[in-house]
Amino acid sequence: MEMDIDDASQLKGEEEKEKGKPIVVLLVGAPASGKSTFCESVMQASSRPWVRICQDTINNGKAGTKPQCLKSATISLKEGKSVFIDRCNLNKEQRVDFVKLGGPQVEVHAVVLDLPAKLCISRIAKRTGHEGNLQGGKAAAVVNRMLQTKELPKLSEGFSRIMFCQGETDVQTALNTYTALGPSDTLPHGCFGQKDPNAKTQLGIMKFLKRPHETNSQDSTCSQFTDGKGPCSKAQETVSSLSGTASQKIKVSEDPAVNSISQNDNDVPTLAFPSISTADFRFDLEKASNIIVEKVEQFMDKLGNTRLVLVDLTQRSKILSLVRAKAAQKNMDSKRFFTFVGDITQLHSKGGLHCDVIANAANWRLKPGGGGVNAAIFDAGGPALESATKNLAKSLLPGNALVVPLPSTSPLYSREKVTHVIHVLGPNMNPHRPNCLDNDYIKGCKILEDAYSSLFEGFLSIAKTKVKFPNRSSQGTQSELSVPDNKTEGILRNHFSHSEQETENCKNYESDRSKKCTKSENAVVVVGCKEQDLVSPLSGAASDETKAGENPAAGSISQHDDVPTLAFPSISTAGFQFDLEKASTIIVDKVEEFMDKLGNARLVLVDLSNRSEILSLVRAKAAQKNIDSKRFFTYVGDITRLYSEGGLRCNVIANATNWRLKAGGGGVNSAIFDAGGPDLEAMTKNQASSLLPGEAVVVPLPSTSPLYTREGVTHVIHVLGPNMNPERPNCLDGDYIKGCKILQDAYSSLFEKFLSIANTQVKIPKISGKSIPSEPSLPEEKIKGTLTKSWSPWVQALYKIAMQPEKYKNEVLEASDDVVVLNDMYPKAKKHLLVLARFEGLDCLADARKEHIQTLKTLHAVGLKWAEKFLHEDASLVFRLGYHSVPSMRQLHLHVISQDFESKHLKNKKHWNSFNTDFFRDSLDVIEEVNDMGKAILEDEKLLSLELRCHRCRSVHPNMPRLKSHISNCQAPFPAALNGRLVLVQSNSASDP
DNA sequence: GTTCTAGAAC
DNA sequence: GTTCTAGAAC
Repeated sequence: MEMDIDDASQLKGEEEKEKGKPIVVLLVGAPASGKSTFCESVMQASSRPWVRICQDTINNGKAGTKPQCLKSATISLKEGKSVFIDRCNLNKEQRVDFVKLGGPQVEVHAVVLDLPAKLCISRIAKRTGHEGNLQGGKAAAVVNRMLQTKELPKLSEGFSRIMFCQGETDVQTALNTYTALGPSDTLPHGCFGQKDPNAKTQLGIMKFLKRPHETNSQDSTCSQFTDGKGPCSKAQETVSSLSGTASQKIKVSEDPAVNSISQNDNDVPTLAFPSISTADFRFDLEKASNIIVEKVEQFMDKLGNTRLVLVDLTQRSKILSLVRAKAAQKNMDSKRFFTFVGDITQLHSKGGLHCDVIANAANWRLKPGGGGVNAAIFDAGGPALESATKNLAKSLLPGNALVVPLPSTSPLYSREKVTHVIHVLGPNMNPHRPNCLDNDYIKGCKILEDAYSSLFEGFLSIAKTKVKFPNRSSQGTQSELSVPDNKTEGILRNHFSHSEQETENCKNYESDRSKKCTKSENAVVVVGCKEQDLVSPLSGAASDETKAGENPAAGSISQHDDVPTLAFPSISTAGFQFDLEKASTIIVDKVEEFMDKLGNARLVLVDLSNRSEILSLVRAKAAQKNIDSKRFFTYVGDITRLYSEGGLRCNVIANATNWRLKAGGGGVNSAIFDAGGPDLEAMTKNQASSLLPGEAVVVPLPSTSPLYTREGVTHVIHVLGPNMNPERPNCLDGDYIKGCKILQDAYSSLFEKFLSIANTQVKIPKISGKSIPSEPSLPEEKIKGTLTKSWSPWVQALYKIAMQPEKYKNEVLEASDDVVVLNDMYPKAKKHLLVLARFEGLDCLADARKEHIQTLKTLHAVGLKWAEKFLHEDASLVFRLGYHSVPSMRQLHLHVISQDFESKHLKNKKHWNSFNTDFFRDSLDVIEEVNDMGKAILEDEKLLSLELRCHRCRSVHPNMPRLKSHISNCQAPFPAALNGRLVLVQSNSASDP
């Protein structure tokens, strides 16, 4: 069936007819579904005059009424402005008056932000000060209630156009659509993006997938579809038809969470492909992006409901942005072609994007290795892919593609549900690689075009066979297919050999159109749903669209979370095999029990996988009990990298440990001991040598532990739960009466210990009157003020030590009323100490004034004492004492550093120059300057990027390794400029004759 | 193909 | 402050 529609001429007519018509766009969505953000994003970039009418603020910044909104809208429309109606508009009644704003001169559109409730709730829970003023734990209840009465808008209400957005990708599409809408442009009428069960599918090969029953839950969208003006209306209809009602039902009842890739589309044949030739082969990105977009466009019509996805590893991928921009310009259907940031070998498992075919940017020998995508795909595909490839061809010419069906033994098949890999060889522009085209872009472009053509044709040939022609045997099908070439023919045969199941399913479609089919579709969607059931937006699929849309989700874990937070794994459910159902009940009960005592502290249940069953169970139960999701929530991520990878700051983490409190044994315990380093192990040993089931022990983390420096974790609480695993010691042998008791005890101990930490931690904004006498009162305002904001934990590390050295006994070498001495955590030389001033408010050298002169002198004296101590141990050392002009860490600290600079931590130019240019201010000079001029001379950070010069002979070196190798040998005397500033054992002139 | 840097993210 | 990694330099 042809998809060609002469849209150009139709649009033209439309434009002339409706030039300059203002539009009313009703945003439809729950609180925090992104309505305001949507409007603002469009308005920021649009050339059309827009007015956003927000009921939450229309009344001089306060919430107003519907009539106010209507009035304001009418005025704006008269002025020729288009209008966003930014209120929930969730049911027909709420919308009807706004629809009436429409008329012959005004079109009314709806943009439906039909995002998972969970996402909205988590956004609300995290945000403060939003106009809507719906915050905190009530959010869940409110949103859920609102969504229960949700009625999706229909064209029959009077809208001329409706866009349904059920994921970030959809939102981005809508954003692009409205942003690109110039003052005199118009948009095609009809429904877009809806996963409508009634949508009639009639195009080509897709006819067999037509929904068997028509439930009539929506009216007439489909007929309007066929009247739709744009080409995309048809296309979208086709796409969406695959997974209709089932997903909708689930959406309403189970709120599948964050999901930037519309999961409804995940049954659709999809090709994920890397940009060909632009990495190692160094093809010009601009040209490559043009070719990609053109080729995709050319194939668009033949694709049916299949999808093409350009994949790259990083958000910053230039080729992705170029392609996105160009595709948007061409108004390409972003449902059938989009970009995706992620690992092409883990799209399903990590990204939640199901692609049954992936392309490989191969080399001409079709061999693994070589880095990049090729190495990754061969790695992931395993030997099975290698041999399957070898069986089909030994080499590939530039511009060609080879379709390889994946044996079901390949991990890519089992884990990622990839059925085929298509190797593609593009042109090479890299002189260091074979067959370089030597910048001949005429040839190069031709070859790259051919490469994409071959790739897409190969994919189509697969897609066609996948859209099972149900009532035919595989043999029959084969003979009827137009097979592109011999290779593919062989491949197709292979494909059928491992897809009997699929063929079977197709028969169901054809022969049994009633319940069986529905059921199986439901099942499919449920599975997809679970996998996607991410907890928080943070862990969502790494779709770049997320970013582009300036999506509030990304920040939904609040940045200003100085709140005491305990992250804990589910105890006993992993290695100890405790029943998940029971465990989840206990967790929720215990959390509930402690909720009142928590103050503003938070508890976070953490698990590694999106698919974590315990997380979903706990989430469901916590939601049922309406537990404040601000103070208790679940999180998907590595508990040892919550801050560095997830941006979630947890000052305390729990460890599901073993009774010996020993490292190892896999799972969380191994990970935490690993991450904590030897310090954690040593500290743990100090606290206890073993643990009984149901008990917990608190281990304060030395500031030398990476968990402390990198993650800001101050305490680890080891917890031992009951063991139900017969292969582990002390198995309870299925005795869940005992087991539950112990598990309850374990959580009680855990939470109690956490509370005791939280209560003594300085950070708790103290509830009035309740002071904690033993603590020095730290100026919270100061922390909150100039230096912290949302800075990383390490910035504060020295300050904390200076203020409470007794808490850091393990690392403090010396402490007095005035100073604290400790080893630099990352010494840049054999000996490298820091002498901290214990002077409140002296954050850095810039703060030093006359009144600090005594402090400066004390720092110097103490530094000198330590340098001399070291000189006693090693007379060959030479020391300098001084300050960084602009330090990276808060609290004035004097560096005492030996001039060997022999250290693995000395890694880059900045490190070097911070000690070996004028950026490093010698302590004696500083004292003199402050004394004479009232402050110290500070040098600019520009000095840090100077060339690398030997500090002795002043020779220049091209890079750090060379410099380091040079200084390890350089024996030149120190420059005269350092006279009087070096601390060293006087050369033995005294004993000289 | 590897080494190294610089910039971003944390 | 470190870590990570793309891209430059070699």
